Amino acid sequence: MKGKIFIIEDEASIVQLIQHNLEKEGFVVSSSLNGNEGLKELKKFEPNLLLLDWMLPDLSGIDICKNIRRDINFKSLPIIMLTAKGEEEDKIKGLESGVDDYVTKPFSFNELSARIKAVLRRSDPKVVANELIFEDLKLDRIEKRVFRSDKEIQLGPTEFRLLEFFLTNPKRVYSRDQILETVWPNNVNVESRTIDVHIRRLRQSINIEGKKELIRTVRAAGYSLI
Amino acid sequence: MKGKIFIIEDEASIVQLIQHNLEKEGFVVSSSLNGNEGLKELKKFEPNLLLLDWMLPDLSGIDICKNIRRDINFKSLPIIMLTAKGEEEDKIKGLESGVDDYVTKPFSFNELSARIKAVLRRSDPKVVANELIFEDLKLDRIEKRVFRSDKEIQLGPTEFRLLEFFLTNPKRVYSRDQILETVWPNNVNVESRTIDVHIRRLRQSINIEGKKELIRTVRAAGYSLI
DNA sequence: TTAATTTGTAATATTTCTGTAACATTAAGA
DNA sequence: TCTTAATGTTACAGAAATATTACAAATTAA
Repeated sequence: MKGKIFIIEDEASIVQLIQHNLEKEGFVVSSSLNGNEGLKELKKFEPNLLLLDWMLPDLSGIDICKNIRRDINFKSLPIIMLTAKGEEEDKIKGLESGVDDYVTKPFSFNELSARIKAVLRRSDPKVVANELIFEDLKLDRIEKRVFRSDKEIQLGPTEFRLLEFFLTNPKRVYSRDQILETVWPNNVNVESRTIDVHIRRLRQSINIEGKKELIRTVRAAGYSLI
Repeated sequence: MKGKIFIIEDEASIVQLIQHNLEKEGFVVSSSLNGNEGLKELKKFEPNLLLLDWMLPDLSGIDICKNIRRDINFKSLPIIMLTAKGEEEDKIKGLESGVDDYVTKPFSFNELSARIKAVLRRSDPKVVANELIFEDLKLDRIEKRVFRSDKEIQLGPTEFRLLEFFLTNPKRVYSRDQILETVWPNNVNVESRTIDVHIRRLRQSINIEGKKELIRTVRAAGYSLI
């Protein structure tokens, strides 16, 4: 992940929170606490995406949006709006004024991160990886194919999502609960032991003769991609 | 994550929500529903961080803050204030009175969690660090791996937690009771001599040929990481 | 509709971990 | 040196966690 993200938001603590986490994900981040300043800095910074607070002390989010859309160099800069709860109606206006998505405060960072990637995948696929690669394992999100050492592997939908999940954070250990939350659609209730079975199926599929095991069991903790 | 967090907040449902989630993240959590009680319990509990409601039935958040800042042992205890929306002006006062950060209700748990980690990262990095390092010993919390002199070491779950515990405070001697309280899940009853056995197992695992012993026995007191 | 694939669960097998008791050794003071 | 309390060490049975298998229900493809 090598994209650049600019943040215009007046609450310093929110900026700090987002900036830190995005940087941890590999984005290059810069920010400004007010609109006018922000516009200038942004144009110097040339981000791949802008996170824009709706309510700013000097300029409104809409004004900034319009300004950006008027600038030939930033006509198609993806913008995600940060709105406070209760500004629902405004959201529509926001989308009309050329915003790509919006997130309502308070939001979790994971939610924001997912939105950012979704927007980037549409607007600027180069910035977001469509191919996830780990060692000799390759997963193509667009074509929905998986290869181990260039040999294609057939996976069921659930195993595919499971592997995709592991590939987004190799080496990191995930608990069964975390896996459930992320890999399974919300509001389904699945026994946590069920994951063991899917892990087994995934292992069986991606293991090929002579190559090493790729999924590690960490007792009392969960599983990880090696 | 083995840090200790104390909560003073009168809304039981909020306490429950926070406590449950923080425990899921590995924090040890204790709480009180009112100010005066809370102050006493807090000082026994010795948390790494305090979550403090702004509006309490008996004492105000500010009063508690001041009390804490007056106590030499808690002068630098990080405090995050929980404020209701619309108390914005108060926030300033809060920060002046020695609060490290504040979160406005309603907040998402993820937001709170990020703030907590941000504050701890500043004030007490060992509590939230991903890698704990002491001499040639390295423990990775995310990957759940342990290395001695770059050689990976396999540990059982209990030995892992035990080592993690020692690594957050090297050189400090812990009694068997302290170890039990922190390393073992609450409400389990384990013989105190059981710890000796785990210490032995841990020693055996992390000792490698030609390298020095890392766990020190302090007769009549307990154990420490050198 | 039928056939094929995928899913979740329960039952069973296997592996690994834990706590304890019993015995051995060590340190420190009388 | 002897005594005693504290710690070290070992072995083992039961517990707990994970692996594996089989199967029926659900979903999808043909």
